[in-house]
Amino acid sequence: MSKVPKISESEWQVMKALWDEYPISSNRVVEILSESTSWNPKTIKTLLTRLVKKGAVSHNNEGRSYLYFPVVEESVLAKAESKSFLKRVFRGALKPMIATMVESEDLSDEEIEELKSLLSKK
Amino acid sequence: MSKVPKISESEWQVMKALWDEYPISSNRVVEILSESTSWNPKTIKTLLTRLVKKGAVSHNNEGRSYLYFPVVEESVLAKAESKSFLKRVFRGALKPMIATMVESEDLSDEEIEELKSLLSKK
DNA sequence: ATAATTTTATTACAATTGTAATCCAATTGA
DNA sequence: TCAATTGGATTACAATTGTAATAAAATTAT
Repeated sequence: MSKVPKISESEWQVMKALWDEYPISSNRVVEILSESTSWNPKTIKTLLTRLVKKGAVSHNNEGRSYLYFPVVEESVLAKAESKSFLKRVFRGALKPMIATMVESEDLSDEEIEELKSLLSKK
Repeated sequence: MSKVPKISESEWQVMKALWDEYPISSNRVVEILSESTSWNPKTIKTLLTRLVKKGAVSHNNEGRSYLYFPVVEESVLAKAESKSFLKRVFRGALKPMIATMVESEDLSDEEIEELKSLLSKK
């Protein structure tokens, strides 16, 4: 397995935009992120460039402006992050982690049922 | 609620040592962390100092060398980290997060049962 | 064909982090 | 008592991150 790139907080937000919609122009990314952030367009371009350098994003070279697209899948990155988070914060122990989560994120009855059936299927 | 300090990766390892055993001397922290890291004692001292500055750790001022102790509880920090992790990586959606976790961390039958009963109690 | 505009590329700069080294004051050993 | 040691404080220094500004190249408008 090829190494999963380390993605910073801000970069994650950019990645989400690309996962939701690609190929995508930098302007469109700016448009999307202006809803959730107050970043300068220049900042967003910088983040895109960094993601390209990290190998998380690529673009096709047609002409003047690029169309960007994710190279790593959301699920792959999410899995890697989950692993390191679990280790760092909960010393690798899943149960306390899930306990904390269900504790603080209060859930509806349906959601609880869904989670239980999800576990049953394991 | 007083602001929870942001703790870096390395600092987390130091915090764990303190949560496990405190009040604790810096030398003892060095001793403990030498099992899991190859950090220079100076590095560990730096991390302790930074944690003090961040308000995550304190020490009593008796004489020449200090005894350090955590000021923030592990559960408080874990909760804060969980929240931000969930938002950043899973867009706040608990179900996919748990699905990913139980998927990749394969669990024993007992653990699955425990998790289910944990959910039932909610 | 130039000037203006737009996109990309290069450079910037402070804060945080990883990882120590050096300086200094207190303690201890000779 | 004086030198050596040790623990803490201060300083260091490169990489990463947040957050852009500026320069350069390409496209478009006049």
